[in-house]
Amino acid sequence: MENGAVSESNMTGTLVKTVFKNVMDFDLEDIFECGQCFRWRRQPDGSYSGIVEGSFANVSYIAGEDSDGTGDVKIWSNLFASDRERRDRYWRNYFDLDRNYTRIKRILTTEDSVMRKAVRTGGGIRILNQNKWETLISFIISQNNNIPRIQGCIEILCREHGRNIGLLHGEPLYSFPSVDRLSVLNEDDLDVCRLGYRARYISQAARIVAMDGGMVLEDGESMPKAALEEYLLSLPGVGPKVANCVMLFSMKKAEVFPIDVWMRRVMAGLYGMSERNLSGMQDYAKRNFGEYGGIAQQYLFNYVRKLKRDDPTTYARLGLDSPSMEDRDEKRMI
DNA sequence: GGCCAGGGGATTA
DNA sequence: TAATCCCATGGC
Repeated sequence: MENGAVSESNMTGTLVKTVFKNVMDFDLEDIFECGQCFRWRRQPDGSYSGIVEGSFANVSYIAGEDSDGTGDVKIWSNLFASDRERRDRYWRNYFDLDRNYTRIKRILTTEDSVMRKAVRTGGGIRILNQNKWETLISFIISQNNNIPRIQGCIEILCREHGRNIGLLHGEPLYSFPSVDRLSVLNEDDLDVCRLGYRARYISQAARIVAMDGGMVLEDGESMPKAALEEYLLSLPGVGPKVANCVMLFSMKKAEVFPIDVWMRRVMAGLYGMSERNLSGMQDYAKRNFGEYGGIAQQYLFNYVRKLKRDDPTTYARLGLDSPSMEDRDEKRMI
């Protein structure tokens, strides 16, 4: 983002620049459009803008001139604007900059030709460490839903119940609504968000989270995975898939392997598994992807979604079209 | 106009 | 345990 554009058109407070130099395995499109987050938007200059922890932020990546695969991450934001150390620490963690993705990709792609293609497609993915509450509600909304509509629902939710945090190019910006705010709403207060049957889940989950002031949720990172999972699954609207996404995208549980309809297709079409055998898929992921199950999952998820969009012929030829090969075989026999 | 979307919950068998 | 149905909503 240009300096002038920032100072000219924002009422979001003083934006401060944070730079991380010589960052590898980092691609903004891979990171922000692989389905792990819903409030970042691509800008005309190729940067991405979003709202994080109630603050506006804009991120750009400038590849190094010697084309050695490194580049500089540049962040304009007013988050922790007066505390450089805290700001650096926050963004370094948010973008998972202390993890060696080169090494992880090498491990995952050895002896896995599917993963090699996936990493070739989205090798710049980084697992974001996002706000836990926002991630929980966002992925409750995500169930049996599609990504554009999820984004739309979340934006309405923020507009209706978030805090107005300023203007950008004349458009108002809103924070993600707090636990306290959502916990006092009736379900019909959420009607305008077009959440469907998920409105009840959100309203109920918010009340439960609010009972302890969000303490358990906020402590999720330091909790053992089993206890954390048990807590998340106790929340209405949270099943295994949503719980895994929350643990992966906001609580640093990199080993979890969320399985949705896309991953079922991948595991059935590309790894030869039965589409209905979810526990078998979990076993496969544990054995073959180990502590990096969640990162592997994001490479694969991103790969098949882009393949369907950009090369539907190959997508169909690989047997990824639903219904699965297995279902087609059954229909043939009828 | 039926199918699909980053599923979960309740009921059934 | 595993299968099945239903749950709102909107794009196609």
